[in-house]
Amino acid sequence: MARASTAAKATGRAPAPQRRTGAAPPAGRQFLVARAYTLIRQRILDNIYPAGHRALEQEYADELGLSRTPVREALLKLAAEGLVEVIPRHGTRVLPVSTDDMREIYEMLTALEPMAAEILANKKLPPQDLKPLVDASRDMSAALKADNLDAWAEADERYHRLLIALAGNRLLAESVQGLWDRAHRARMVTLRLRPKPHRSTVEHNAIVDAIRAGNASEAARLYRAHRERGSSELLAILEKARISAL
Amino acid sequence: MARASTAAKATGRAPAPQRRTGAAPPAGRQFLVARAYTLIRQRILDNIYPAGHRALEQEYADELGLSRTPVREALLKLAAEGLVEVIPRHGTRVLPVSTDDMREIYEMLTALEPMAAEILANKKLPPQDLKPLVDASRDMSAALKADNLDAWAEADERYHRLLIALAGNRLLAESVQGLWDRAHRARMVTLRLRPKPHRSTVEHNAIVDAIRAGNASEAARLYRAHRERGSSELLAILEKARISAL
DNA sequence: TGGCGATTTAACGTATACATTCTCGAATCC
DNA sequence: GGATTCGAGAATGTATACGTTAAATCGCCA
Repeated sequence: MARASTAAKATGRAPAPQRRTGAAPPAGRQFLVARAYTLIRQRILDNIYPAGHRALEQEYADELGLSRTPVREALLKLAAEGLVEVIPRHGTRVLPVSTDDMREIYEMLTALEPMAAEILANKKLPPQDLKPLVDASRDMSAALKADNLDAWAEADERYHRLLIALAGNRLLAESVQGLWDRAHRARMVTLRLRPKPHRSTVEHNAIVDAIRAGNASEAARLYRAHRERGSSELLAILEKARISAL
Repeated sequence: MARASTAAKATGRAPAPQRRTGAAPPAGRQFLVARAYTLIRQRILDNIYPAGHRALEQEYADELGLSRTPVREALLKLAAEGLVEVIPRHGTRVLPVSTDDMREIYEMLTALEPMAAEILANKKLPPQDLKPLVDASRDMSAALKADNLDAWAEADERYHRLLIALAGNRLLAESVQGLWDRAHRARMVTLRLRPKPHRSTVEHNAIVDAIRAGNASEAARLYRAHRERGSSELLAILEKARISAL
């Protein structure tokens, strides 16, 4: 996950033939767009490229050791997902997520995730299919007990991703995943600015119970309440900390 | 909207300099991606490029009189929106929309549009701001009376677009618009395979009334019922007509 | 001294060139 | 006669070249 970052330090674009001839690492070819996309995206989510970070197409290209073409395609994709912005003459900018953006994102999630829970409850899957969901809930409790916020966040994210995936609507899953990506940095920041998320953990269990019981409307209602509470808490924290964008 | 289609008939890629020198219509430059995107998208929605239609990047390029680069970018964008599919060695294919896709799309819309109605109702906008919505409703009734299905479809689409726009969540608006685009062809087909949409028209009015009254939960409930009925009707029609993909 | 305009520069959008890889077909061998 | 392998052709992914545009800077004039 972390290779390819060392090469091409000198921005001077050395005329030395480094690509095809000899140094091509594994058999790497034509995954260059994917490589650029994955790497840049990961660095944005990890805040290595923080909000507001600016860079030219050529700079990314030099950094990754490839030409502008695949980098450009990757950046366009990231722009379509709302992670970066392309400013015609000033390079690409990692988009800050404003509180207003967060509101929009959470409004979307408040609509979509309860729908997923509802669909899932109606499917009345056998309990073993819901096991990963229960596991995720359990891991959240454990992480909280161990006071490990990172582990908690991981399990939380896994829980939501699983729930969406189990609902069996790929379109919905992709949309929600994209929204989570956008909100990722804000969640990471607020995670340590708020009281321990005991309540979230409890609510997750209740949602699973409703799903297991096949009670669709209850699952949707609980999830919606969960999402609305989370949303208003997060926005309140950002407001209080006078963070207007991340 | 319909220019630029006549040029470049000969696929032989004449070396004659036709772009920069002389013939560039207005001041046209660097909108080539936008032109390619808009044109191809429109032709897909209008069923000029029907589902399953295949073409190479170069073919689109010749057809539009530009190089592969902007065409490629446009196609990637369309692929991201789910309108086309890029098959590595066989060119680009206009994606058919299966009944399963329609189900996914309508599940999304069933979640998102009622949310928009709810938000809008809570905003308690002054009546004049809701006027365009009322107009659209009126136009639907008029079109129905005049037995003009195309006009009805246009007003219907306008109604939904307005409602989403008024809710003031750009993310939501874009998502919904993308979903409508995907479902467009299916709607156009079923429009003539089903009884006159009297009921839809009535329901639209009821939704506007609830919004005007500031009754958010009622607006959401009505919209959801509207969407669910529309969805099941459409799917039933496709099923009955044994149309598995469009 | 400050504002406005022209020139320079550089970034991007587009075009084109190149090489890799996949497909399809034909020829040969079993 | 059938199957397998090798080769020719083509389409894409990537690299690079080019021209336009706009930002920025410098100089000139008021």
